[in-house]
Amino acid sequence: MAGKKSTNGSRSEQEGTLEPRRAPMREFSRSLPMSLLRAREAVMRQFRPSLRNHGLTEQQWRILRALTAVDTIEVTELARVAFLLGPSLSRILRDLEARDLIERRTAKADLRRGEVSISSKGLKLIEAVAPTSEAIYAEITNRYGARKLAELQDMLGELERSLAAMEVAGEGEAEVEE
Amino acid sequence: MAGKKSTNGSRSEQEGTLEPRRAPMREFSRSLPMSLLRAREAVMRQFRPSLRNHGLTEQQWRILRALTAVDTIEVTELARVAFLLGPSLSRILRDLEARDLIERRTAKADLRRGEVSISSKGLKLIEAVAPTSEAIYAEITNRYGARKLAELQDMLGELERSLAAMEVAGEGEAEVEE
DNA sequence: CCGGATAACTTAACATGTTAAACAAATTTC
DNA sequence: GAAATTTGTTTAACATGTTAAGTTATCCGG
Repeated sequence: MAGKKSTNGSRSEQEGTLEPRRAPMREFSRSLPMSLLRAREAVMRQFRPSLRNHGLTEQQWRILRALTAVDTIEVTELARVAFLLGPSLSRILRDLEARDLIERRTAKADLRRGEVSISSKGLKLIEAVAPTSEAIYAEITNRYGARKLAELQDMLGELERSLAAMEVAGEGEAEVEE
Repeated sequence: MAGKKSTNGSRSEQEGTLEPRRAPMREFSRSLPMSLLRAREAVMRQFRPSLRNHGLTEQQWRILRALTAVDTIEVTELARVAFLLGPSLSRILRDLEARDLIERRTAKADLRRGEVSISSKGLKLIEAVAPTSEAIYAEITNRYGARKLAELQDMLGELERSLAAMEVAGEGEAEVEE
């Protein structure tokens, strides 16, 4: 609400040898990564306030949420399911355990592995948040359309599968040291 | 590739009073936020190695990329375009300036505003990265299909618009103080 | 068995996400 | 026009993302 400045339009002033500043490789704001980022942010913006009211971050919620689906799970598996990197998960588990929202023990068969499960306190928290969370999800579904939402998810899944094969192929560029 | 453990399947052992551990509110891994997160990660995983080879993070690249499209831009506008929060942008600009990849000055009309522009060194860096970046983008487009990609972007855009109206509506929960 | 891989985590270190607070310059009020 | 408010940007503080290094426990070949 502040009258867009000359941020972009006026280019032909009298800047001397100033070329069109190079045509943007791609509208940029319309690139796939940006589209996905903005879409996800638009979605999460809806949930964050509610989670925050319950003292949970998005990632902490993901972990607790994943734990409700299993009896017990190993750290590595949990990282895969909650889509978190090991170091992040490690830190968050430390915190959740300190808050008594989860329980940990080491596997008796393999002392390297850690087994995690949600505590009753954690379950209660989940139950307290779930209603609001579900309501928001329902609202999103209504606004966007259930049909379209399902279609979008299918397309996102296929995008994942399409790229899974690519792997890290664009590396051979500046193999300096190693 | 290690033979999935009993992470989920076996629930009916003899855990006594252990109920079905509650049916997951939603398959979770199939929730919209997770779908968007995984899809975006799948895409970025392709670009990160190349950017890294040039000493750039994803966000630094977004900023330089946005700067090539304009002659000069104010910090707030840049934050909006590059989709970064103020504090993140502030830190990154400090670093990019120290590396002489950008230039800053304060607006003469309003001393609060800062004006940012890319430096020639920054432009050279962009030019060095762009080819690989474009190639990767092209590969993604090929794998997924140009038609489908455009459709996906349209759907993502509409999702954004659908949620823009919702704003922060799910807050009235635990208005403790204030 | 023993010592060199491997594996499963955790720590470290640095960059960004996120919210709140601080600050200074500009705008509005009375 | 000085005080109160608003605006643009930065700092602070804490949580997570990301890559590299540990740590400790298994596995494996000799």
